[in-house]
Amino acid sequence: MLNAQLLAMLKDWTAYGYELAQKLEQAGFGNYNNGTIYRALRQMEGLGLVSSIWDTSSTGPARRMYSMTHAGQLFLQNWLTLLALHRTALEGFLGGLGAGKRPP
Amino acid sequence: MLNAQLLAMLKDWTAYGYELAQKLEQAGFGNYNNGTIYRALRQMEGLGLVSSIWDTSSTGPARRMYSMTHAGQLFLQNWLTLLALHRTALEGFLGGLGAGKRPP
DNA sequence: GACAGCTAGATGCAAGTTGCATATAGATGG
DNA sequence: CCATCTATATGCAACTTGCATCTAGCTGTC
Repeated sequence: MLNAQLLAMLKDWTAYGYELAQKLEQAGFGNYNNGTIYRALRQMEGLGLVSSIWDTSSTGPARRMYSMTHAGQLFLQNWLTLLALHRTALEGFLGGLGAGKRPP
Repeated sequence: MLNAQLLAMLKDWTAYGYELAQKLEQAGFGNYNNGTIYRALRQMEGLGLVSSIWDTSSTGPARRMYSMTHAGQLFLQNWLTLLALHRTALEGFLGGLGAGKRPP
């Protein structure tokens, strides 16, 4: 879920870890630890879902700016598909469309 | 996700691990290992989300029959709420409602 | 200019989850 | 008798996450 949330936030613009951590909270996504977010980003970079460069243009400590790759777009698409399937399957069971109800 | 899927299948009837493992595949839920499912069920029992009794009424090895508890119902409700929030937040970003677009 | 505090990223350790392989044991069929 | 199916369980490794802590640059205040 975290990966998908991070990728969603990187869809239309670049961002760095600290920024993403703050946006995650504001956007109503779960409450993640900073360490978790930094490591998730590095892991996704290892998988080729995002790429990063050091940004020293602004004041303060250097920022590792991330942008989504094509593989990242595919990953996000797959996640959305999986999520839809999960929802459909859940609702199928919860709506009683499961398979010939049997009393508990 | 697995916990929610298992609880959804236990909403209207009881079931045992082996049965749930088969239904998970049929229902289009993810492909989980048997060991994973057995341990998830035992863990949820420890949390009070499900309860189990040994069922020796049928032929073959004894079955551990699970049924959902009230706490389990609440957990499932919370999961559905969380899922809806996740979806909304994701779509917000993907639909461009993020926060004042900035080019990459 | 010294020092506290903010920004930004990283990591060690512990806990929890999952996959893979394997073990146990009852029942069934040839 | 033995292979196979059903049903549950567990040891080990890999990965993820939270918590705490560390490093380092920059800013504002006294």
